[in-house]
Amino acid sequence: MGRIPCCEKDNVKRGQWTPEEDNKLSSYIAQHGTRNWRLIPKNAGLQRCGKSCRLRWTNYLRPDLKHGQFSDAEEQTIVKLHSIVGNRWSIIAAQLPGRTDNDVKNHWNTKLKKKLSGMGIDPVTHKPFSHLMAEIATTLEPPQVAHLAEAALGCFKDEMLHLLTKRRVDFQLQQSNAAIGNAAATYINGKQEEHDDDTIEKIKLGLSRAIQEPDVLLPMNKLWDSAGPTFSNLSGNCSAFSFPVSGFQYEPLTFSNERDGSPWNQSMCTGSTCTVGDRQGRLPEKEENGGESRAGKEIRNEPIVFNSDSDLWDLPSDELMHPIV
DNA sequence: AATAATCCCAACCGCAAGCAA
DNA sequence: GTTGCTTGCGGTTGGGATTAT
Repeated sequence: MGRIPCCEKDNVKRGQWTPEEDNKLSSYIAQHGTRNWRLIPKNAGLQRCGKSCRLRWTNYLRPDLKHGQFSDAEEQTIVKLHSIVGNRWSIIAAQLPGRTDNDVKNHWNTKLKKKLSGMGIDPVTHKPFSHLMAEIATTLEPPQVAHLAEAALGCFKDEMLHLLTKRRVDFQLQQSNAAIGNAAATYINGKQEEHDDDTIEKIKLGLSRAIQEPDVLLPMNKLWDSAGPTFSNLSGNCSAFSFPVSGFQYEPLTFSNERDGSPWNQSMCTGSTCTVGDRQGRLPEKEENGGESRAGKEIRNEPIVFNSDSDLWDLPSDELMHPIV
């Protein structure tokens, strides 16, 4: 009954690929193409399973791949798209020529998430931590606030711990940006360092007050006043603030299906980390499908609908490799 | 210099979609 | 409509490289 496994586990090699294996795979694909991955390792004389070959090719060997560092423009694109589609790496990667979903995912997890956290922005909702705290504090009765704030902090704990325990967050500018000498560069190179410790202390204070004195705590954006950038329009739905760091304007986007402005309807916390949608990172389903519908099924094939009339979405459509609207 | 801690990324795993028989 | 195979995707992990102590 069960499916035949994609490969005989006993006879396949695993782990790092050797240059010889790379050569075999590349030359075979150059000659025969990538049809039927199951047969490729056998025909190419590789003791690998087809899946492993496919991954090696798509993530590393493909000649059109870029292997260098991500540029500021690429990072900006990732952040913007992530604020809309969440962890749908293939969609994001499709807008970045030469980058794979694995590249994008790794870069997000290792760099961009921390970068946003370091800027005081929740990488899941793309809203400032302070705003999320403010929403919690202002929408609930005081007795409930402390508990919910604590829960929120649990969701953010990885990012916050990183922020609070790091002596400094790496905001190094690329040399090109340093040459531009814009306001962000000034802030990052100069004030950032001298305010790091001060800022961390203020955040610590604010967070402890969030729990202990929920009704007097917010808005916490005051914390940022002395540290350089300030969030604007925090009293509204937080849809507009600009935060120039490391050469990119951070302009958070909203989900087109955002209903009530609550961060909770677009992020779900699972344990110590938050994901958008379900645990697989898929967007929440619009309605029950009944029975065993797989969460991603409809979602994956639906065209992604952006707020085309929203000024939040400012990636010119002609810059998109595969316009999604 | 040695060791520990952390970072980073390639590779793996398992689920789900699409398709053909 | 069902079954089984291939492909695509996102989450997770292992281990080498780098940094801190």
